[in-house]
Amino acid sequence: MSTQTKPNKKELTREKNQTLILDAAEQLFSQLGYDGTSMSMIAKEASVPKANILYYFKSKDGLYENVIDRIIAHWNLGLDNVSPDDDPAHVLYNYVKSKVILAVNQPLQSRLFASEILRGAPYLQNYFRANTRPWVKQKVDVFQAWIDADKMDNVDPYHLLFTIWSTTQYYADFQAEVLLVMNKLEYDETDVAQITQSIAHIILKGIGLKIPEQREA
Amino acid sequence: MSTQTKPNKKELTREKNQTLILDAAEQLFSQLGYDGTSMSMIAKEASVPKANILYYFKSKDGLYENVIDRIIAHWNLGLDNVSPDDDPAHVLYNYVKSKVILAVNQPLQSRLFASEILRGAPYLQNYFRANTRPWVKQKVDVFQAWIDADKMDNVDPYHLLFTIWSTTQYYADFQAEVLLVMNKLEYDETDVAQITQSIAHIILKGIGLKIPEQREA
DNA sequence: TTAGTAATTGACCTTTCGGTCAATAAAGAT
DNA sequence: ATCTTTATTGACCGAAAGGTCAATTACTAA
Repeated sequence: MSTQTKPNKKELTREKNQTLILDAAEQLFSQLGYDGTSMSMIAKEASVPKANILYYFKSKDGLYENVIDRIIAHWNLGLDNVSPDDDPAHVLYNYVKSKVILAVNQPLQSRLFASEILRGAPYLQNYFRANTRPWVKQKVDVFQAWIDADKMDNVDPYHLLFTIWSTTQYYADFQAEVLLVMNKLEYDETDVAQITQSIAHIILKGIGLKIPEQREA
Repeated sequence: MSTQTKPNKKELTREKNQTLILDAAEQLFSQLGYDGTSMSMIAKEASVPKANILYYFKSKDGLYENVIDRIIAHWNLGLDNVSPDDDPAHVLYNYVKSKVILAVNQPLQSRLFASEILRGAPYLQNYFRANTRPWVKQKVDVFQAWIDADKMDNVDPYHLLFTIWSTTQYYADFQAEVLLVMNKLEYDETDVAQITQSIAHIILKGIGLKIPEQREA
């Protein structure tokens, strides 16, 4: 919106190239981590001279931050517009389901975040403080309202949220282990339903809720 | 046992130095990852010339493999000697509890494994195939026996195991996120009990079990 | 005492890293 | 047409990476 006044040729090619670079960087950082990825690898993957990357993004750090920022922008944490009046079973079931779908279908971004947090979240600290923490606080308050209204068991809302995050993201971040243990090459169509069903069963029943009727997709 | 016949001075100093190096390497690899750790950093941390490390361990890869092997050797997966005759509630409660204690008190090794699996488990594949997979198979069979005997709900045993692993390890691998979200600097004494309680409540109740009476520690 | 083996380490090698720079090309404004 | 600004890129830089090597030291077995 700031540069909407000039849809020049320059602007267009610049954004095209930046997108090209960011796509390549996202893929490589996700697979190999920050330290495991070099600027020349990104350049080669994006079919762009290395110096051009340094022209658009001032450093490797800058590029990495841009990659993370872009993912965050696309990434809706879900569970929005949830209120104490809602039915916890439906809300949580849908949340689990959407997280499992995300984990199975788009594991790269989840893994990028995971490796970032593993190293102490150097680039995500500020984001967590400014965004995630208040977001979590709000959901936790709703959970607590449900508990107070006897809609569900008295389970610490923070740990309930961590339980949902951990169980669902596990299938993205630790995909290699899951597949090795289950002796599979990749997830198949039935896995999403099977995983969702198992997790939802344990968690919902585990906090005193009933699993909602499932409508055909 | 092969060189037990010669407890020379040489042997002693060799093992002492190897341990020194492995300790330093384990710590650094855990914190910074494989690519983020350099041989000279390890040398400095172990107070040993870099060339000496290359003398004992032929390459960085070799050292890394030795670090992983040593952790695996120390690492008992727990849940051993479990049989269909056991009480699932007690067995699983104790398993969750021991995993939480491990996650909170010794997160470094957990994180080393996590970052290894994140990258596709290049060094752990063989281990998983040879050890973890059969280990899992055995536990899964016991879980299934419990299900068949109506001792617990019919939840896919693999996903039940993944649920236990993910929820407990989360507090080690994603410690940075947990602490940031909860606005803490570190885990305190009450956290282990609180985490154990929350996870055990959800999972045990979630598969139709009762939480065992808790005896004072 | 001495011959032989294992351990130690400073110096050095090649490669690759992130990053700079100057020269050139392309585009927009006048 | 010309001037100014922005993009593009090959060549290059110092630092640090993993690893080698040869010379020296420490130890053991005869």
